[in-house]
Amino acid sequence: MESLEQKLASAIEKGLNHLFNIDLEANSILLQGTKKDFIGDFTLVVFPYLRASKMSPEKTAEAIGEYLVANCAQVSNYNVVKGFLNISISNEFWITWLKNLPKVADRLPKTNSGNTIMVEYSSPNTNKPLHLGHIRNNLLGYSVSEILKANGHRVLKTQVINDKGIHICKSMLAWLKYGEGETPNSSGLKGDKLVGKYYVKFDKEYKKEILELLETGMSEEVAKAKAPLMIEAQEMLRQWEAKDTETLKLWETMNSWVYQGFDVTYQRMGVDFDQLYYESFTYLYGKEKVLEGVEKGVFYKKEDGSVWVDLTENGLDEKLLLRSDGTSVYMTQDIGTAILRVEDHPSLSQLIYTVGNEQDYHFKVLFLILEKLGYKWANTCYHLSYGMVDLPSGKMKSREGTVVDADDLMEEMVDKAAETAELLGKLDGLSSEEKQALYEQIGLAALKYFILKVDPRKRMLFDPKESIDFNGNTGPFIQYTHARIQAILGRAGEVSNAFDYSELNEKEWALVRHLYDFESAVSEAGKEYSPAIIANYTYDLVKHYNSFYQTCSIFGTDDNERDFRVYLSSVTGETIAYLLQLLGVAAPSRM
RNA sequence: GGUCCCGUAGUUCAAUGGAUAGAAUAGGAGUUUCCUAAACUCUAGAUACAAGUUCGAUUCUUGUCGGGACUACCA
Repeated sequence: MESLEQKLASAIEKGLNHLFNIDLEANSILLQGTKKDFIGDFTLVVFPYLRASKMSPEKTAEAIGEYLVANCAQVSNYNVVKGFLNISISNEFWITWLKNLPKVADRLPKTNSGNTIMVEYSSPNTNKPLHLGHIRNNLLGYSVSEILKANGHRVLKTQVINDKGIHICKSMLAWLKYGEGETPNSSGLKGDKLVGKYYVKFDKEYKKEILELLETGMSEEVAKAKAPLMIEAQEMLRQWEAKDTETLKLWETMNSWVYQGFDVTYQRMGVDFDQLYYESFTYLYGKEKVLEGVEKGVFYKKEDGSVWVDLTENGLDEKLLLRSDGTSVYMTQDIGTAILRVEDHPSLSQLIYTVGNEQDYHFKVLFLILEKLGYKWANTCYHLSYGMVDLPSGKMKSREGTVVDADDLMEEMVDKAAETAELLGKLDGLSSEEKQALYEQIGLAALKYFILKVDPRKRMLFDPKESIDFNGNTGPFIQYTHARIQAILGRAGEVSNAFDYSELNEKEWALVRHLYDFESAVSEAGKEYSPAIIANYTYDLVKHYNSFYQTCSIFGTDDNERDFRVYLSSVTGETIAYLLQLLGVAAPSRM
């Protein structure tokens, strides 16, 4: 079916042709929503047509306006301000449109685009707990996945777990030296926290050793390399790569602690994965592929045996792919993982990497390498590059203890939700389990919305001293509106579209007009990979509803009016719930 | 040094090259006999600077100033 915009655009196209002899494609006509200070539903900027119309902007706009009122049934009126033609759509159209509106999910493309998109997110190292940076990553990855699904794609959520490398060896070594057999069970510490504790311990002892070496007159660079702990850690990595039984056993044990800890965090955050990849496996595959690349002449070997790729033709550097001792680097693993993923899922149409913008260069290199290796799908790979979360003091550094821990932050938000709810005292009559579940939903909503409303590409600031708000442009604000709507629907009993209603007041019109933009908001969010677009659209929708709610009494005396307003509330509530779900935020029916 | 990103109210965030740059919060003033005041209404306050392209620039180009990231045989 043709959309309203398409109808308008083709009417304008005919009008331009009829009036000024302009030959244009209808899809090249740009219609925008009318700004709220002006009257109208859509606005056409007429400046581009002045050359052909040979008239003033005002006259040109009026001529098109007249034409539309006469020739386009949906257009009821128009007004002209300078070069802007504001077009009003008839109440009749809006009410009919609303009456025949399908369920919210049916307004969107069906899941049969044939595209399967793999979205990678999270992908943590296994040597320390998740922090606020991971929260942004996880929420983005999850939400973008949901948004892509809403746009009719199949989505596979994945991550690659960085379970091998010097970082985990550092934790292992420190645990062996100072751990005295501590386990999550013996100490009651969450697994990832326990392993992280020994990572920090390693760093502390390592720094001590460096200081001692510096006092002997050694340079800092040499001291860092010669410190006994570092040498031991590197030796441990070699033993790991040589599949030493003891080392492997410890590695498995400590990783399993970390996974148990991560699971708890993921579950509370509400994110999940369809398939996991482990670096400890994919790096071997990457190595193979790199060696194949050497044979094909895509890469080259230096005299010391190290393998490199020359990207200077592409304006980049030379990049190391295998060390001289034959061990792999980060890039090696990523090459292997990517190829493996496409082999696992031959129908994959796109690979999306949710990774911070500090790795922009890394992904440029990775995609180029895949292209050079001859993989046609390389150009579909997309780096969903997001900005860092900064603290007022600057960047978070795990080793310096300036991180905001993911579990702590979620706990804090839930506590604050509980505190606020107690204060307002609206949840009386609920069991303590029900209350707790609500606090969880509300606290996490505040956190998730706070993160997701910001354009992913931009870096954002988080001040731990100022707790995240529950009023204003926030998650709980949106949830609250949803809950109020549920109360109305409960009281109304049933929702019917059999009302006889013809005149929208200002608030009703603004709400309906905004509801109309739902599809384009979801579609744009998908094209831009941006939950922020969903968040902002939802916020505006809720603002319009609250304004309507405040001014218009729903259970008035007029039956048709009541039925219409209940129906309008129902559509709004359903839309809010759907949008919140795209953000991974719960939509409680009471709060 | 090289490459890339970013500078919008006191603060945190918006604005496919379009109208009078929107919100929120903090500040000031109001709204509960009425469907949940986690709400609503009013008020005050910003495009770092300088040129250029354009009918029109927060948006595109160049330069200056300021902030950040990357530039490892780390991950």
